This record gives sequence, structure tokens and C-alpha cells, in this order.
Amino acid sequence: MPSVKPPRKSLSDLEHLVMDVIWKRSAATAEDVREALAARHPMKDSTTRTVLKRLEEKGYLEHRVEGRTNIYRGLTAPENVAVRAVRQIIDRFCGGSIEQLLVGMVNDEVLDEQELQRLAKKLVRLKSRKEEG
Amino acid sequence: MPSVKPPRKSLSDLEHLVMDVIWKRSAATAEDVREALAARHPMKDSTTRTVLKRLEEKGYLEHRVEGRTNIYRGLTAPENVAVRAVRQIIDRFCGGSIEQLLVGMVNDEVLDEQELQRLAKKLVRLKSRKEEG
DNA sequence: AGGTAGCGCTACAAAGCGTAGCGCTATTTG
DNA sequence: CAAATAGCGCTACGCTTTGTAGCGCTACCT
Repeated sequence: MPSVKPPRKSLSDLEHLVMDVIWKRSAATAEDVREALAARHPMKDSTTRTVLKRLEEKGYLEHRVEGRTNIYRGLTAPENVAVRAVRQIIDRFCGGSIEQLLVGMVNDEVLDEQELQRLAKKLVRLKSRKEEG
Repeated sequence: MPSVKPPRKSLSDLEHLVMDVIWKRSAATAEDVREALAARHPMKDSTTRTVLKRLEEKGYLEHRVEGRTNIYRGLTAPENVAVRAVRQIIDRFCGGSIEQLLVGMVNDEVLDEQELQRLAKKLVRLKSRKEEG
């Protein structure tokens, strides 16, 4: 597996909106993005391009040229970005302890213990199934 | 329970360092903070104060005056900050699905399913014990 | 009285972000 | 074919955040 280098910087609000578009359709042109966001966040064509360019610099995107058109493609799935971010949080706020985070989530009622247990079981099932092939 | 309002803005690197000091000792003066960070991050007295002030504005701290000295105290525990941040991440990157995040963590081997199950059980035990009083 | 501790205020440069204008070229259209 | 258009990259600008600190005031100890 050619481990993809993780993006260095985090996403701004607008960058996030744009990434959502990319993630939703796996590939898009600048115009695609602009149109997709026209309702929620209208912007000029050049604005879209700037954001796209910055996302590329940050390592979230790459593009290939097709005819005269740039086709942008995401380099990381949203879940991966999420996992990295959470990892950071655990390191920074919970002394590296996932347990501490889970405890906090249960206490804050963001997560229910029963639900967590159900998910845990599900994941174990999934894993063993995968190992069997 | 007088639900504490969550801080609005997130922490910068330096702010984070400072909060760690506060969290470690639950209360501290500006000098305490400066000394505690002197090795890792030397700074002038006034710098420390600026950061402290900003942290207060952001809602992470409050201070009381004792004699001529300000005593700073954290308003939120690190786990709470962590939980809120993770909540955001789940909403933003995982469409609100905790499951999606956990799956991602297991796939990225940040978390082991067995370990997760162990923790889940532990939390359930903890909860029932708490309910019994 | 003079030094000092402690404090708040103001400032400022660098970086990040949202925004966009401009000018170039290849393609489409009248 | 000339003109309009699509698509692109470059440059820029104002605003906010962040790290950094200087300054000047006051209460206090020597």
C-alpha cells in the first residue's frame, strides 16, 4: 500500500466546503465546485481557483489536465482526515489516552456506553470477517 | 449543574502550552506560567500576560485578584475541550457518524478493535456501578 | 525616596484566509 | 476569419490571528 502522505495544514471553512464537494463526487473541475457551492457560498471563478490551488499546496488535492481543463481529485478520504485530527486531539488534550477521550464522550453524553459497546462488537465482527476473506 | 459555556475559538500552539500549565496545576499566576514554560518556550512577562488575556477572552480561563496578583483558573477540563473538538470533527468529516470515525480509526490502526471492545465493556461497568451509587 | 513586582494597554510583523482583478491562450461562434 | 468566450495562473489586498514585546502606572518593600 503506497501510504499517502498526510496533509500538513488543517482546513479553513471555505476549504472545507470545497473539499466536501470533491469528496462527494470524487473528482471535479473548478467550475463544478463553484456551481456546487453557488447556493451556499457564491464566489467568483478566480476565488474558487485560489482555494483549489491552496488545497493542492496543503496536500489535500491533486489535479490532472484534461484538454484545457483541470480535473481535481482528493488525495485523502474525509475519514482519514478525521482520524488524523482526532489523533492530534487525543495527544494534545488526553495525554495520548483514547480511553480518556471515550470517558469524556460518555460523560458529556456525546456517546452512550451501550451504543459504544454495540459498535465495538460490530467492528470485531467486521475484522474477523475480513481476516477470513 | 450550571453548565459552563464552551469556549468559542480554538487554541493556538502557544495558548495550548499555557493551558497545559494551568490544567496541570489547576491554578497559576502569570509568573508561574512563564516559569513553567521557560525551558520549552522562553518569553517575556508581557507576552505571557497577553496570552493569558486572550485565553480569558476565548473563554478558557478566568482570574480572580488576590492582593496585587491575578490567579488564573481553567474553566474547562482538557477532556471537555477534546470532546467538543472531536464532536466537530465527526460532524464535519464523518457526516455526524461516530461509527464512521471508529471504523476509520481501526482501519488506520490508531485503534485496535479488541482494545475498543475492552474499553467499551469497562465503560459499561463503570456506568452501572455509578448508577448503583 | 527609589527600586521592583505585577498589571493593563498598545503595537506590530508574519501568516492565514476570503476575495477578486488581470491578462494570456485555446476554442467556439457569428 | 475576427470576435467573443472559457479556462487558467499570477498577483494583490484587506482583515484576522498569533507570537512578540515595549511602556507606563501603582503598590510595596528597603
